[in-house]
This record gives sequence, C-alpha cells and structure tokens, in this order.
Amino acid sequence: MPTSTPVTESGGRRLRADAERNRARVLNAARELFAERGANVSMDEVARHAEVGVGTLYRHFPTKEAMVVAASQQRFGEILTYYRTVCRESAEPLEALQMLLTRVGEVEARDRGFASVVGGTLGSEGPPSTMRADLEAELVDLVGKGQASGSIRRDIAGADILALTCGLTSIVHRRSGDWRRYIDIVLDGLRSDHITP
Amino acid sequence: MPTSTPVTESGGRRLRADAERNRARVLNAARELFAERGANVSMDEVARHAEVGVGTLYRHFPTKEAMVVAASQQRFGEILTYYRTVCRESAEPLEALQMLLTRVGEVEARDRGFASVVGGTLGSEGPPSTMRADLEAELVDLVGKGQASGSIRRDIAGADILALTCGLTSIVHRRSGDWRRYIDIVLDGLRSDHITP
DNA sequence: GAGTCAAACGGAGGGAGGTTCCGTATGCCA
DNA sequence: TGGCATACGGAACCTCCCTCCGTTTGACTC
Repeated sequence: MPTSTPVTESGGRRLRADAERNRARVLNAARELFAERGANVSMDEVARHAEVGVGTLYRHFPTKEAMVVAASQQRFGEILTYYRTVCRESAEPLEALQMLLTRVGEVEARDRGFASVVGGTLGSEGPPSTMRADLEAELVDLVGKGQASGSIRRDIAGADILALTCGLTSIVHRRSGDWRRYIDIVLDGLRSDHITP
Repeated sequence: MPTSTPVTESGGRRLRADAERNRARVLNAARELFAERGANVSMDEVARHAEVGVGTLYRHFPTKEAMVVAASQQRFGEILTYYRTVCRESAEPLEALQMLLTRVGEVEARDRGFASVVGGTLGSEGPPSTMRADLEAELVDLVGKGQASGSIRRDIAGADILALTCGLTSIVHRRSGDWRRYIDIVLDGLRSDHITP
C-alpha cells in the first residue's frame, strides 16, 4: 500500500499532481522489474513499463542506482518493522537475530533488486544510509543485551552483524545451496559458550 | 614469473611468436589494472596499457569477463599451492582452514579483480571451474578429516566452505571493518564442541 | 633470400545502455 | 482565463563491449 500522504521532493516542496502520479507509477514499475530480474533491467524498459518517458525517470531519481535503492526502501522498512516486533516478543537476542537474518534471506531470495542493494553490488556502499543507521542502532542494542546476559561473545559490535548480513546476502544472491544453514553456523559462532578464555 | 613453456591456444595449437608476446603483455596489463581498480576498467584502457589494439584483446579472450578471470587465475593457483603446503604441515583442519581463509582475504584485499571473480560479481558463477573443482576437492577432504577427528560439526560439506568463502569475499570487497574477525566467528560456528545434540 | 599463406594485428564502427537537453504540454494560482 | 513554474517525452550523446575486415607479419618451403 503506497503512502497517501502528499509526496514531496527531497527539497520538501510539494509535487504537482501529475508528478506525484508518475512518481508512483515509476516506483511500482521499478519495484516489479527489479524484484524479478535484479538491477539488470534497462531504464528504457522501466520507462516503458511505467508508461512514461525516460526523462521522467531522471526527473524523479538522479541515477539508476538511486532508483534501485528507492525501489527497495519499502522492503527495508518492512524488515525493520518485523524485526522490532520480534524483539518486543522474543526475549532471547540470538533467537531474534536468527529470525531477522532468516527474514532478510527470504526477502532477498524473492527480490533480487533488494539483494543487490543490501549486498552493495550496485557501485556504492550498501543499504540506504538512514535505514542502515536505524537497523544498526537496533542491532547495537540487541548485541549489548546478549552480551549482558552472557549469550553473545564479547568481541562483537552491532556493526558486525551488518557486515555478516552482507556476507549472507552474497550467498543468497548467488543461490548457492541452502543459505539457512549458514545462518545457524554464524549464530553458533556468535555464542559465547564455547570460547576458551 | 611468467611461464617460459610455449604458450598454446585452448585448442592446443602453438601460438605465433608475436601472438605469444602480445598475450603476455595483455595479461600483465589486465592483472595490474584489474588488481588496482577491479573490473571497472574499460577494454580500451587495457589495450592502451598493453600497447595493443582492442581487437587483439578479443583474439586472446572471448569476452571481458573471460579476461578478468584469466587475469586472476594466477592468484587462484598461488592460493591453492599455499593451501596444500599448509595442509601438509598442519595437522589441525580448522587451523588450516583459518590460514586458507585469511590468505584468501589478504589476496582479495590487495587485488580487487580477484575479489570480483571469487565473489562472482562478474555475471556468471564464481571462480574458474577447474580451479574451483580442485579447491573443492581439497576442502571435501579436509572437512572429512575434521569430522572424523570430531573437531568439525557433522552437517557441513566441502562445498559449504566455498559458499562461506564467497560471503567472506563480499565483506572484504566492501572493506567493512576488520574481516579477520569474521573468519574467527565462522570457524567457531563450524566447531562441533558446542552443539547440543 | 624470396615467395606463400595462415595467423595475427589495429582500430573504425555497430549496438546497447545510462544520462542529458530542450521544445512542448500541463497543473496551479491569481 | 492568463501566466508561469513545473513536468513531460524522447531524440541525441557518451561510454562501453564487441565485431569485422583490410593490412601486416611470422613461419615454413624452395
């Protein structure tokens, strides 16, 4: 369900009605095509699918990369929401982490564009920065809790979980085997109960 | 040190002297440029750097991707050799694995083209197939030994190590933090001594 | 050495994809 | 309804990868 609040440009100015409509069409087309085939879809094709000219694409997004990122932002938000729910319901940090990573993998397996963005196959450096910061904050919190309760080893930081997520992403993205098992392996590696001091 | 044995085409036919010379120049240029800047170097640039026409590039390598792979094959061979030495000298499978992964990370950190190939950022599916098969065979052997001696958990196959290596690669490639620590985490996850049966 | 010919070379040009530019259309506000 | 900033479309441009073909050159024979 797309936002019904008035869409604004990054400048904060309000969009003209046709511009708002077109922006939505473009985002929908982008989400659909990128999810199915990854970033390997031409701008012409997105434009055609959205029934819009290429120029309009560039009116709304500075580059193709920005468009792919914008198209996956929704997924990112969904995952963050899910994760917060899990945290509220589950007491055990490692369990919450497992559910998060599994969800990320599932979404990535279904949405190749999202996987590209998370994995950063697209030139720059990973997930959209605000989203990344939000998730990292949550993870810092979680890791802290796990360390306090003694379940997570001490030499880990919240940011490490993000890096490990990127690693998982590349495995999911390349469809090598059953990625769920790798989550278990990494989680076992994060436990503190088998470290010899 | 380049091979001094007569270079032959994949067909097995012997190359003409100028062709052999040019092939070496191209490979050297490719190795240098790709190591430094990843696969993000144009064929024109490689040709200019090798003082050769673009056509010559395509006489020796069918596609750019094939060239990047060929340029990183040497590195792959070095790593395999190193790994075999380690295996001969070290009795402990997990230790050998740690040394292998560390070496892979070090080479990737220094050679972005190699990292692209291992990570498979390049379209198709990972390391050159013969090299991949050789390494996988070694890993199957190693994992078997570790499982027999009880140090490695039972639900792991040799191929899993390759997948995990791809994950590590994407972390190294993106320069996120200190990748060496992630090796320790994964290796701890591979141990059998903390699994509750 | 000179002749012959397959092998190899160079680089212009085809084609695809991302991005820009600008003349035209259109929503918005007075 | 008129004026104008905003937005649109798509041709054109640039950069890449790759192909094609006329020219050059090494290798082998006589």
